[in-house]
Amino acid sequence: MSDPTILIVDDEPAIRDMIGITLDLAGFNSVSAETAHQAHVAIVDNRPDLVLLDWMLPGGSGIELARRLKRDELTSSLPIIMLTAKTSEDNKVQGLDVGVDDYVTKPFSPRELVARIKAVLRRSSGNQQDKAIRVFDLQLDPSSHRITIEDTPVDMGPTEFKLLKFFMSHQEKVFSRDHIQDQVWGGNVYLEERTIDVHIRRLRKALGSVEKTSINYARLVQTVRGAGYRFSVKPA
Amino acid sequence: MSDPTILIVDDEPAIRDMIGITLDLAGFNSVSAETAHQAHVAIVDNRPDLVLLDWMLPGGSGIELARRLKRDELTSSLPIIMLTAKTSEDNKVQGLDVGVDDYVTKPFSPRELVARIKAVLRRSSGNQQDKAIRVFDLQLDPSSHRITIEDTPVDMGPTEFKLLKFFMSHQEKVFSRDHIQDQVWGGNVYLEERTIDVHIRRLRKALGSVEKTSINYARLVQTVRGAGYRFSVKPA
DNA sequence: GATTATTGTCACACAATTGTAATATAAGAT
DNA sequence: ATCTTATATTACAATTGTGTGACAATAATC
Repeated sequence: MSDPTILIVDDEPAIRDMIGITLDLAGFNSVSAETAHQAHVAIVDNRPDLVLLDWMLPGGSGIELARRLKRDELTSSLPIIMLTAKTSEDNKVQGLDVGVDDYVTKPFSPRELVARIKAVLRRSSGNQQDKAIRVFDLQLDPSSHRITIEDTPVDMGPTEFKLLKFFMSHQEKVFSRDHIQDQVWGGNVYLEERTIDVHIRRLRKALGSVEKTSINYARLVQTVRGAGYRFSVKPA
Repeated sequence: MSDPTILIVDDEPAIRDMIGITLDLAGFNSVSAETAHQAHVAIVDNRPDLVLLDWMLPGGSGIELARRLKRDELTSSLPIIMLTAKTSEDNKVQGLDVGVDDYVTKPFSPRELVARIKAVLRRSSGNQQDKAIRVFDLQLDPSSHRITIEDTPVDMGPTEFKLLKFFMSHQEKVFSRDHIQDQVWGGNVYLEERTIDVHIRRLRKALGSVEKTSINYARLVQTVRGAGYRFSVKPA
């Protein structure tokens, strides 16, 4: 895996820079955002592996952002470390409520910050990132980056892999082409809408390429006319 | 999905135009209104995805409009971004009270405006907390975009889906054809009145297509002669 | 550096959906 | 009963949305 990307959300440029340098030295990539909204956009665009979030963003929106991220299914597994100047127990309690993964109280040492980041990343990657997802005899194993149907390897391109991974971890839900683009390609690239269709086709083709299975796995990728696509075990 | 439509509400033509051009370049459709009243009409007619609302409309009606929109059930989920010249905290507090989704303080850069719009749109479309609506064994699930009767999928077109969704979330109320057209099609399209009837028919047909149910779900869509249609669990 | 795989886009084929008009049926009014 | 008006139903042509194969450009691999 390439270096993890950390999103720094803080309204003070000095702190952003300082943390950015620290992370850089520790071998992370970093992007930063100044406001909760910038952060939200950056998350969609850059798909960071972890968010460092200042508690005290102007307007109290730091905690609000955390809450929103944890509530939304699509971002709920994105680890968040809160940066807080106060050591008050109140904050911690409130934050744990929201579901953030850890705290670092300012001032902090670079070493401590990096250690906590690594700890959280270790925890979260061990938890779900690498766990294989299975639907009937279709299995997607992120750690070995493999798709198998009844133990027969299925060949597909990287994009189709990501697409299938996204679908398999968000079953029974329709996603518009825009949404799929956000999730699979990232929000900052421009794609013709029909491009999604083509990749859907390639994915279906790959899933259907395994012969003599009781189930036609291509059927699981369903078209919802006028709305987008859906991965579902139930018939269309 | 087609481009989102943004409604610009501002009394200054120059600002309306400037924003309009910006949005156009960013791939949005835009319509504009000069007064709160025009805005209200435009909302019904164009069903915009987001409203850019000037705080300082003549007569202080900007904030008033926001309040009204957020209070009315039919428009309460329509995202609103306030445009305000003042950065005073008072405004923000008052506005958050009303429930607007974000603020942009003039002067603002086109980039910022577009970024905020996208962020809000993503938030509002991503956080589809829409719960499934259920009536006996008829279930409409917005997130999976599925209709089922006793777990059997019911097939229908997008328009019928929208129609049923509207009905199911507004049960026991008669709606005139005009009203239905406003809600399901949006007010600016011209339809023959009989067209509604045809879609009602298609909806009934779809609901009735599932065999051997104890209830005939087509019966829930009731004709109220001289008035319109009604979705009701009580017999007609 | 050559070869191969993957990617995004286009053009066209195909299918579902849509709105309307024409006609049939039902419900009130006289 | 008959007339009048409102709604139901059917069929159809136009529109819109999706599927598919081919292609050139780019990236990955050897």
